[in-house]
Amino acid sequence: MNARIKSKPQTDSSHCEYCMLTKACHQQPKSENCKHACNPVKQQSQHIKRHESLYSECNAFKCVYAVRSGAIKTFQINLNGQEHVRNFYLPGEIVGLEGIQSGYYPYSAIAIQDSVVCEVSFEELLTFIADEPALQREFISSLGQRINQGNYLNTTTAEQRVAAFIIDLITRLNCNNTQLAVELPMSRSDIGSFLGLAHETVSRIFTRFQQANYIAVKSKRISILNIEQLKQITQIATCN
Amino acid sequence: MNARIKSKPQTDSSHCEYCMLTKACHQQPKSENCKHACNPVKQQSQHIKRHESLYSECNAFKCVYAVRSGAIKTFQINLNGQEHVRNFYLPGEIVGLEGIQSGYYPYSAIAIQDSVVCEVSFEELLTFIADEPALQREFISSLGQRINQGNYLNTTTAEQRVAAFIIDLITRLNCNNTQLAVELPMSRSDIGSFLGLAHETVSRIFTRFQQANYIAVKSKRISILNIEQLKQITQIATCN
DNA sequence: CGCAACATTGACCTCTCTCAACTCTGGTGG
DNA sequence: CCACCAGAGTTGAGAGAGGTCAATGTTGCG
Repeated sequence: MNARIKSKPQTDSSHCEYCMLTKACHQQPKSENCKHACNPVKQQSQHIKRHESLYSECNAFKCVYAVRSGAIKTFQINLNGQEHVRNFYLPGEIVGLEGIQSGYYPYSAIAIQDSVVCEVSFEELLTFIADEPALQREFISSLGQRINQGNYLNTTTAEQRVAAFIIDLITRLNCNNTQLAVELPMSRSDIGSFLGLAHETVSRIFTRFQQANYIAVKSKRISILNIEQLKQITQIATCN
Repeated sequence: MNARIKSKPQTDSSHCEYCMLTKACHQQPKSENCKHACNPVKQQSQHIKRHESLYSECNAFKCVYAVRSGAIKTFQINLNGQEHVRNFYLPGEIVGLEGIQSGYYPYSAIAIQDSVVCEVSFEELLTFIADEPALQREFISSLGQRINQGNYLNTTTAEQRVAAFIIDLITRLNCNNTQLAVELPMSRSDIGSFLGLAHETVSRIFTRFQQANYIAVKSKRISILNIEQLKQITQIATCN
């Protein structure tokens, strides 16, 4: 049940603008330095149907995947056979970086919506950026961002985690857009598993936030009505 | 109450072996590429007393700090004025990388034991490794490691989190050593704050694990007696 | 020696999980 | 087009895990 990726030409470049690899993608390769005549980052993008796998836990780490549209989740199967969601990846983000250090993917990755991704060989990416300090810096900066991701998971209460999750997700899905409404790509169960909560708790807190007029929810559609109040609940102070 | 770092010569190079910057530290600078005649990584190490600060939340990000001995914690003060511990840094690890992306430190860092650290200008580090693909790769790999750190924080039960924390800490404090006993550098309150638990809960679970003969605890001294059982509790499956 | 910080333990209460019933939604086939 | 079904989501009731508060013990430092 492993990666079964269909390659189709894809011209939609929405979200490429916010992709961490966008500069590398548009860089002309220097033939002297790069083994390949072509830019290894600028790949034909691939269409993945919902529930299809990108890679599986314990597979050798070879590629990272830039999400162009749709959404990917990573997860582990724990000793009880239950799925434990580790992260979500949205358009403009890169899946697979968790494998850099160990040389294998510690989690499995599957599409939770029909998605389009660009597969990039990690070795070729490193070689390609080695002689380009600007690209190096860009890549290191994007790794730096990942270090801080999900830093709200060690909060005490379920409300704190759900509030922080909503803000995080809306921010990431809107890429600098100020609009405060999105279509959630994942189920309540996925959210619960990611946050360490029962899916019923997620549902109840959504209802509670809605009754308090902090958010509006209709199935997967969610909009923030009172972001200040949500931030208050997360308790997280930000630098001016 | 900011960084007040005393510079004293320091010759103890214990743990340098496991430092992520060790190769960069011992690299001869190429005068043509490096503005500075000297290696910016190979700094005089600095002594920091317990409770002294390395940097504060919202300060401009300029340096990272390699911990040579002792221990550092990072934390935020939340909207209620309570301290929220974000991470611990042990000998061989690097503090400050959380600031890469935003350009400021999102958390404050203080020593929780008398410590010795090497302060490294991040700009100079990047310049220094730019022409050394091997060092680049080393640094990127160490960032990759950080991405996976603390991935046990989104577990449901307190026992899972505490068990995973104990295993994580003993692994990191022993650097490849097989010995299963260490001196905890942080208080029960710090552990609780880091794991999203009350310090009483941490204490109770330590007692419970001790009664079950999984660990032995005497104040800060902790040893693992039954690591298989602890791993079982964490529920985390590892790739053979 | 005495104080302050840290740690442990108990009692009680609240939050969240579990289990179960029910509703809603979208997809499939007749 | 509608009926049916499976998966997703909501809601309620009861139980258990973990938080809070308080008392007491322990450790280390001036």
